[in-house]
Amino acid sequence: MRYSRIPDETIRRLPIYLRGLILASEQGQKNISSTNLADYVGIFPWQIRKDISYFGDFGTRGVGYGVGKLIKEIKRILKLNINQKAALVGVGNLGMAILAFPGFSIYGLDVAAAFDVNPKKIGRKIKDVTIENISKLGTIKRRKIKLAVMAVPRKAAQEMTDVLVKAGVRGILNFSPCYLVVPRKIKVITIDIAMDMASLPYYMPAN
Amino acid sequence: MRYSRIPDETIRRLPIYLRGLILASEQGQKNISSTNLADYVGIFPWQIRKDISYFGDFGTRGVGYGVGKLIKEIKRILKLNINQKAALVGVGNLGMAILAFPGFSIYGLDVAAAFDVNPKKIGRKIKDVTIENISKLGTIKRRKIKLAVMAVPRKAAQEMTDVLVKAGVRGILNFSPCYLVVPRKIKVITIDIAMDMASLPYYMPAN
DNA sequence: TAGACTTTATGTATGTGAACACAAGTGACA
DNA sequence: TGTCACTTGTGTTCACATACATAAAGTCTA
Repeated sequence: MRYSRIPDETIRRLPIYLRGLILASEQGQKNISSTNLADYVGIFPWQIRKDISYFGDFGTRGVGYGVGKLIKEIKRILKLNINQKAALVGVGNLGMAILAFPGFSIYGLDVAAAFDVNPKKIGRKIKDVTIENISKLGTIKRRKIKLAVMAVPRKAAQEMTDVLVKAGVRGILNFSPCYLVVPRKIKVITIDIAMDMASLPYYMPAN
Repeated sequence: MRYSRIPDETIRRLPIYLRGLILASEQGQKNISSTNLADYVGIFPWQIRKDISYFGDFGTRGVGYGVGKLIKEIKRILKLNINQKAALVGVGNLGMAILAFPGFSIYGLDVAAAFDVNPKKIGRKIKDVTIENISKLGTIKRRKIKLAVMAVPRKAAQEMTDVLVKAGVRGILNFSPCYLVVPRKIKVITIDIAMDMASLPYYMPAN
């Protein structure tokens, strides 16, 4: 059956499934049942099945899902089958960690450029990426970079965002602790480390 | 009116409001209306009002909310009025960035200890925190540390989690790209940077 | 091939949260 | 003191997401 609308929550979970599937694949698993995948990802089996069924009948009754096939399908759905290039803006402590982080590749993501204001940093090379002057941000358009990671101080965040949008970026992963105003078509995901942590104490029992 | 149950989504948004309120406060604002706060946080005014009203009548009709008062109330609700100490496990690139990050204090959070396996790192001091041998993790119990930030490689994550739980930790902010199994009473928030980024391309219009 | 067992796919019921509309309270000012 | 503009607090409606139950389809063994 085909559904008319895909729930946002389903899209949010797809990368989680992908992560679990890749893990299973690394362990040599060829097939995986929803119950088995549930152990990897901490999501109930019926939820997994429902989510996957929105996009087609990828499983085999009595057997489960083909790990390789499902990875391929989810990547296609998330548009990760083609390599997606991203620009890093702000190479401070966090930016440096992001540049050094090896985990992007399994999602077909590639931090292909990095920008900073600090003249001392410009020219330095980290993992095949040379840090460029932030005034060159406009060049990402012709380099076909449509994703950006923002790791700049809060006061510079909105300004840099405007520059990125003008340079044709379509999606921004924002580590600055603030809300960013962007045109409706641009997708922003904000990760505020301290803020995320701030909700933990509420859930901790009294004593 | 008092409500029997507070929606999880409301709790998730409280730190966002807090962030916006502190920003408004820094700019010298004494009172703020829900519409005004909405501009700071990107959440609709009625949602803000509803969320706040779950906890009491903190606003004044015709005027808005007292910025200072609301900050105080939200901190109390989130148990951030008392200083919360956290332990960092894993001082790699990301861990280092977290240690250097100044943004925890506004939430009353304090990264008070750091642990690593690498002997070369042990003893180094970063911002008042001396990196300790990971074998000393058990000491956090008597140091009254109930929060942890995990920034270790995936393969070590579950093992370290078990150690943390045994050491009495109640909440974990996990940066390792995997699902962690913990007792029901322990709250885990996982931030998988690459995974979060992986959902961006889906939302980007074709070209 | 029959029958027991496994696992997916999906219609439906239930639960939860967002959006809305508006009554009621407040302040400013003529 | 009366009126008007403003803003909160909240009951209600609507939309969305989860949980469940089960039919359908496959595997395995004798």
